[in-house]
Amino acid sequence: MVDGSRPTLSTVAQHARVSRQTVSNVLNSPEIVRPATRERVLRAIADLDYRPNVVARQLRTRRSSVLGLRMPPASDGISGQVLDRFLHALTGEAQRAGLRVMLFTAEDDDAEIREYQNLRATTGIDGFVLADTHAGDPRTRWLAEHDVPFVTFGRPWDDDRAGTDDLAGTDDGKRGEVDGHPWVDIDGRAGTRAATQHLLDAGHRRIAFLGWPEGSGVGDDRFAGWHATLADAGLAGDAVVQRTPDGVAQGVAAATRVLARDDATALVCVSDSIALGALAAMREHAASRSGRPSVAVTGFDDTPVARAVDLTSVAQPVGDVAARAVGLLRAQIEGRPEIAPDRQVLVEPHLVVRATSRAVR
Amino acid sequence: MVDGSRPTLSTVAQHARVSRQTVSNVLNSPEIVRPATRERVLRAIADLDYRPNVVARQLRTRRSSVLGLRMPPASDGISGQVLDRFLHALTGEAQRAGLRVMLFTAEDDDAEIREYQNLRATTGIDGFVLADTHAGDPRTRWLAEHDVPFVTFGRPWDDDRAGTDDLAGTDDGKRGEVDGHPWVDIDGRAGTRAATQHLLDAGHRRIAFLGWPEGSGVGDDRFAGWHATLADAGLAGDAVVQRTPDGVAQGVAAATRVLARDDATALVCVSDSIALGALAAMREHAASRSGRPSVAVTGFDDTPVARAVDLTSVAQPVGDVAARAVGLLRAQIEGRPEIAPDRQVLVEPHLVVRATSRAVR
DNA sequence: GCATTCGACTTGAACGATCCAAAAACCGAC
DNA sequence: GTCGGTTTTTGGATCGTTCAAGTCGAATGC
Repeated sequence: MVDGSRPTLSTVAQHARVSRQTVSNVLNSPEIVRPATRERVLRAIADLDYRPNVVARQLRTRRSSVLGLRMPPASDGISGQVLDRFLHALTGEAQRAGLRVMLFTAEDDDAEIREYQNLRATTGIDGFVLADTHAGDPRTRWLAEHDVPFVTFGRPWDDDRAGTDDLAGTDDGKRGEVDGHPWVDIDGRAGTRAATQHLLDAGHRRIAFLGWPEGSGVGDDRFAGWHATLADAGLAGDAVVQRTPDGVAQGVAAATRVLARDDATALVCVSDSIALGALAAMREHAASRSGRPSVAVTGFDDTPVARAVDLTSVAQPVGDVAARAVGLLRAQIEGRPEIAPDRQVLVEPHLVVRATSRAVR
Repeated sequence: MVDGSRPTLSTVAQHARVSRQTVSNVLNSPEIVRPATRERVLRAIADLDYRPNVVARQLRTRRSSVLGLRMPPASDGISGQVLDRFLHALTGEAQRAGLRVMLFTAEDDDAEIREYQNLRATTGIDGFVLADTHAGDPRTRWLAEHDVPFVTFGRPWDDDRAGTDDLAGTDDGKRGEVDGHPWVDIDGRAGTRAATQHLLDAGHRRIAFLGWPEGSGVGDDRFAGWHATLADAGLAGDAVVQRTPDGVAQGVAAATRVLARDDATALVCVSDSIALGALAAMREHAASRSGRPSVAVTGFDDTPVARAVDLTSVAQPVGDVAARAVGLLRAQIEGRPEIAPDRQVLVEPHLVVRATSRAVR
């Protein structure tokens, strides 16, 4: 330790009066070495503060125990925050499983695929986590074709599914390749269902939806939860929907349109950004027509903004998602499918009730 | 490429009818190899799509070209967002410089130091980026003592400085070790100075400050900028300060106290969280005493929340910070101090003017 | 003309682990 | 005491690169 150079397997072997291989066995398959010898080796390891050089190991075994993750290009939006929380959780879960997370960037999908090749060829990265899949994603196809272990945070929104109005929709993932690739996702439908049900339970009957334009898998999924819940309650007939791209300003405009019609007592929003806009619109509306009871609002993602403005929102359990993603990757990397129970996992979000949906009516 | 196993130096050497070492030279010091030979080797490299195995290289050279960064434990707050933006920028800048960023987690400072040892001993990480230094930080001392390259995002807030009320304060960093360690930081004083000056220019004369409790280096720095600017304008005498821990609710309370005294037309806030609280308090206040002109507010960090609620805020140029951090690390890793002009860099933030400070008076 | 220097390239030996095959030690059984 | 058979241990080869030393021929110096 003090002499500058770190001890190696041979150092430990000498010290314990055994061979290199025996030391290696103690570390990698302790059960095949006699207890007395094992003890002696372990003591030597402790005495010398030996740590295996993972670089040398990697060179020989061709396993790096490193996962790659692309940093999505500076997501201005509020919702990019979800990815950051996911990254936190992923780092922790990976470390617990003896894996590391390495970051990289890429301009677009093709550049990202080139970077996959690069990272595999040069650093021997074991697998990848994709956190922002979209319809017809070329990356998942490439990874599957080249037998690279990977998991996506997000279902494969196949072209044949996105854009259709299948409100009922089945829950078993569509199969892109044989049996589909492993993924973990959050059940957006269940999230908006919980929000809508919460509002119904609070007595609301005219519950509008502020969503994104049709065609985005995530948006359609969240829409479906709201719609199905109202349908179950027999209220689907006069349900109001406003669609707009994501953003606070867009949320203001969409909410204003709904409020102008004066036929909603609650708003289920597809994102916190839009919900934030809705809150601002409501303040405007209340200012111009004082005396009206306020309208309940729910958001989606439970970002810090939601906590800050006391907005009821659907929280994504990114910790669970990260844990399952790591599990799925380990199963592939170690070639043991049996340790990953489900190749495709849908995680239930939960509703965090705050002031904006507790409003007096 | 199709035959499964990737080409190695020897493969390329055979193909180009030279030795391994010559190929290696073409890659690492092209100038010492004759142009004709170089061309031949380069063609072979291209033909075979050869990429050097960085793992083997690392084993030999003991250089990994990987930077370590600890993911700070799930920062609930709005301001944790700054670190995430920094991480984005850092990944990009590092990649541009041929470096990679690897993440890890640790419970506390001691665990982090253990992880430094671990990462150095096992994976041979070249250097570290610390993004959340505090007074009397044991980590910087350990890293310096063990000759590990590192850079901090944040000045060393030495104990002898923090907690004092040196409003004038010198700008050259205090020296912890010999000559101090390399750091990059954002000039919080200049940030609040810009905000305060902006408000002065708009005609405000009674400008209060909502800050954190004394003793935090960052908070005191930002306070100093506001105070100095008012002093320069001869307005320091009746300047109002309210101090509170960070948080939206705390901001509401602090702002309410200021508004109750009715002697401020503008609020400079130490963070976006507190500014957000101030905006909420103002709405309350305006509702109870309608007719009063609104109070201007500025925040700090220019988080997505600020953009969302149209809050004037001081933007931290994390891109610049990341670029300089990478430069400082490269200089240390490659042992060439000359390529890093300044070991300690203070980056100027800039004010983003939005609606909350443009309010009619 | 011979020794010296220099440039361009080659060769063998590391780096520190694991894989592999074979030797050694151990064991009870004949 | 020797013999199979098993368990442990051993030494050499290997992963793909760079380092250090060495070869070879041409150019330089006197």
